Amino acid sequence: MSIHRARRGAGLSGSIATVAGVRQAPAAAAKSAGATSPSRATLDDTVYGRIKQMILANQFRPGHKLAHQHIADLLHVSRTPVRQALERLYQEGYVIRIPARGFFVAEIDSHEARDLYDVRMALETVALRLAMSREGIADKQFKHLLELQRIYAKHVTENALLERILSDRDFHVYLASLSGNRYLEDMLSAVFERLILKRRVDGYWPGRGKRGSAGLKEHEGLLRAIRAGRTSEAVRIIESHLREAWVQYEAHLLQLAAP
Amino acid sequence: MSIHRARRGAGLSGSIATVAGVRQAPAAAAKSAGATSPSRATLDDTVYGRIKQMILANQFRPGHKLAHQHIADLLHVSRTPVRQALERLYQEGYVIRIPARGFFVAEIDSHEARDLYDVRMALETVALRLAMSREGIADKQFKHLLELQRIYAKHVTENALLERILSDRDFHVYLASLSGNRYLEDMLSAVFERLILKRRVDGYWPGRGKRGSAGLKEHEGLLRAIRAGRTSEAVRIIESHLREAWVQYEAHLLQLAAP
DNA sequence: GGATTATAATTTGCATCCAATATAAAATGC
DNA sequence: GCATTTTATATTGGATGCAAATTATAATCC
Repeated sequence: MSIHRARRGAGLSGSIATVAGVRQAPAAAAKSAGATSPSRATLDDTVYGRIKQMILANQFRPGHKLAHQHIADLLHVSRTPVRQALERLYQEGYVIRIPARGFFVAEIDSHEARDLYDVRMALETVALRLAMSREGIADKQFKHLLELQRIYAKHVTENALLERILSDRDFHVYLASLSGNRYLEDMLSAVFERLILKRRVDGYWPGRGKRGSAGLKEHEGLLRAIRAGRTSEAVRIIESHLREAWVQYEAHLLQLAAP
Repeated sequence: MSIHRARRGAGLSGSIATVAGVRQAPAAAAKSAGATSPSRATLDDTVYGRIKQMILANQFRPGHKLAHQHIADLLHVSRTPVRQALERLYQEGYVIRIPARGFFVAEIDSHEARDLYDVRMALETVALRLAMSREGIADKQFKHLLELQRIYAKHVTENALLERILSDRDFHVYLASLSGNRYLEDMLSAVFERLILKRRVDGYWPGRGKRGSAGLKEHEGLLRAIRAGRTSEAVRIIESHLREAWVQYEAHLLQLAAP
């Protein structure tokens, strides 16, 4: 199967770092060999995950220098897997590299959030159309959507901020996955990951006010439209859902810029 | 400066599943420091580029094993930079990894082309809308579009197959860049890269028949609509352009499957 | 004292070394 | 002769070594 299948697999959920583009379980790739060995994750996979987790948790702030030895000591490994992990994060864009000077946590542009929402709009609308057009959404899949929505609702009412964002992501990414297009799904996952980081950096924890339940309602409306097979309505809802989410975020950013 | 500025620079762009792209020219990143040093590309950047190039040229076929030592000998370097490069390609999805067994060129799924065209549709339509809405397209930018179109036309009439594809990519990616959204641009770049690889693998060199001039005409129509500021018409044209391109490709694939 | 140069200490980037594992080859059994 | 076990070889994954470059610190000059 495609590399992407292997890439998705793991989903060690909860953890921000691992959900998106990480191949946490290379076991999945070993399909051909018919499960030869337990195939414990290599050290650099682990280190990669740890570093990414720390960046995503905003523990290493943008601009922070990531010195090999320091991280190696921190994680009790040698410099080799650290370098490999940094190389991957560099490839991924979470880290920049200045040739003889080292690796640094990438800065986040101020209007990055807007760009990310635009990308979400692009990916999610097309994904939704595809999911609803091709052969439609199966009952089982719809049930899973409902389950994700239930979890999301729970976190909204409990005002569990981080969990709320993560379950929102799970909902949207799963919905996108129903398109059957792995690229759309993977890219959306990556966008969410980046967006969550941006939020942390901005200190934006949405849903404090009435926005929380509004998002909930929008999801519900979306589910109804999907169930009824009303594609254009569903697309319209998701568009306004995203637009609304962005407007809220933008307001926060403006407030942050000029208090 | 933002990582993205540094990241964009070089053409040959990157990761699909991740938001980011490749930073091919680390020199660009050093601009802030006021040109301290020539900043020659590090070895693993070079090796990364070489290996990727070979994969993209279909020189290493999907499934092919990439042994450290072999590549190291080939490029006259030690295994270390090779490993780092492979790690990046792994992150990018061009290579898979089976823990104690090694790295292999990733397989390409049969319906990957379709998925990629769907992603193009998603990204390009939104990018075009953004480019035309925000503050519109400046004269200078439009002139550059015309120039790219001129080059594209030249390659079409000359029947220069690879160059034709590359200049088509340049046209579309530049157009997307006018959205001002680096993510859209980078992701589209990555999609093109993958699509070009897929074409090589499939042996699909479009434009042999009348399709070549048709694509040319579509680009021209698109440019006219852009010039006139007719957004929805431009979007419609690009949609049908992509749909048509896909139909042609699909025909090729079908012919390939059942000769 | 503040800036500049010289020296020392880190740190990077790449190469090499080594143990664990996997693959290939040879030997053995049936 | 074919499958299985044993032995040998090659390869991976990680640790360490080392020169070149960078950063930090001390010495020098004005």
